[in-house]
Amino acid sequence: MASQESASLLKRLAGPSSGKAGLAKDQTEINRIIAEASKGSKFYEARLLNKHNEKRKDKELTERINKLLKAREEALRNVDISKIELNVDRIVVELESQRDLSQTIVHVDMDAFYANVELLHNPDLKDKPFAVGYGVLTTASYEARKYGCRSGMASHIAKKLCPELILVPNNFSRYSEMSSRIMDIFSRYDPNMCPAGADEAYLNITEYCAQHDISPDDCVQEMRKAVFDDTKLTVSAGIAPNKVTRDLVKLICSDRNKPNGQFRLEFESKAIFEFMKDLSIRKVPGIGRVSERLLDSIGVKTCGDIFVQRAVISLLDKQFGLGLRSLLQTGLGIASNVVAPHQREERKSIGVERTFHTISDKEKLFEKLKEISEELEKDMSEGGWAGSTVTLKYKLDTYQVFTRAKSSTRWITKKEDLLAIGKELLVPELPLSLRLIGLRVTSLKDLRLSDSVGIKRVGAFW
DNA sequence: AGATGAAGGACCC
DNA sequence: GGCCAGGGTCCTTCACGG
Repeated sequence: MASQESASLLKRLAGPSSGKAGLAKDQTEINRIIAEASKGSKFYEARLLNKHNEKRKDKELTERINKLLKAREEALRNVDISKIELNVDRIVVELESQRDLSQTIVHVDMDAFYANVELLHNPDLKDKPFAVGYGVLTTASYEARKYGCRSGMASHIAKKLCPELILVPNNFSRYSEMSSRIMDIFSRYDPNMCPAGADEAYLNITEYCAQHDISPDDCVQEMRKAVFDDTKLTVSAGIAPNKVTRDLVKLICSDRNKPNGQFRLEFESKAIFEFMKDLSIRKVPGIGRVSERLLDSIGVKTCGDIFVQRAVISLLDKQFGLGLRSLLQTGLGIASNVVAPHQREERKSIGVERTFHTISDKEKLFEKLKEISEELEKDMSEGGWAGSTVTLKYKLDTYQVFTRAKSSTRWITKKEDLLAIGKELLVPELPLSLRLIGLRVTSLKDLRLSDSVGIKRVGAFW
């Protein structure tokens, strides 16, 4: 039991960068270097000091799993499994009958976007291992990926993996400028296209293909060429009857990490199911480390396992937050095929946060808060937003994060107000040694809208 | 009893 | 040389005024 516990704690400490596929360097070698480099880092030390918290979280998860297993045992007693499976199968039939294969949905994803934009500005970087970002990598060039460097990885660890790694600072204005150029091109193929971040988008090209009497494959080929001709940036794409995640696109169309390609999923239930079957459950959007372990505990590792364990999932439906139907849809590869642009009124919050070298001095912390208030005021006025709740976020030098919020009856827009409320929230907490401060405003009001109440729309992915 | 606010987390790009 | 970001969304749990 004790060793099991520590194994799971290790897994937690290993962080998100483990378990991904490697390339030129052997993965076990990469893991070794990462583990070794992590040991010396402040982050790791802080987490060790912070073991209490880590252990607590880990224990809670373990408890949740034990509870789940117990509930399963309980539920499985005196129950006719095949009968339950039959019930689930009825749902499957129903879901299957509702499957809509009439739309052609494309997921486009710029290849190593930030890195390639930087490359355009500095051709010297060509064929060199480089990465964008400082503290953590935002993107790694393909050359750098061969050494195991990935986005989200701490830069000092990346340096260990690849000592020649060149680090380039983020140039967000560059990326967003390039992004809108690319999105404009996508819009020609679907005016209702939905951007998903700066470097990817969902499109419904059904109309376009019909009007231009062109096959989806050719259409996407043409679109990718249009982007390349205009920007010299390459884009990968996945074509399916409904939305498919970037992970899937990468997985299928790219033989692992080969960019600049496209792939069309066979528009046929059986083929889609075959494809989903061996896919790790972790690739499903919304399933992160925690849910992965929860599912793993009842024997669900792949999307196909959802069906193997359908009786148990059905019995435990409530306890587990993930919902039987949506899991079945996942397993069947059924997702939404509605592509619509984001609505302004869907915006829920706006915030700014900054990391810095640890500060304990009160006045210096106020100074940071002031800078953040100014940035936030700028973002809010540019976006045309006011808000009534202000949330202060701070991270200790031990990496523990806290938030403190205050709602007001007025609409906040000005930096003076932001600063005042920020201070008000921060002062009772002092003294503190902080490495991050942030402010976020919620309960927004759209200043560009007269004062109508927007119609809410739901944008479920699956 | 159900809303609502606050705090903490999981997840995503 | 740099030493684990910063923009979000959504969900759960707890407490409490009217």
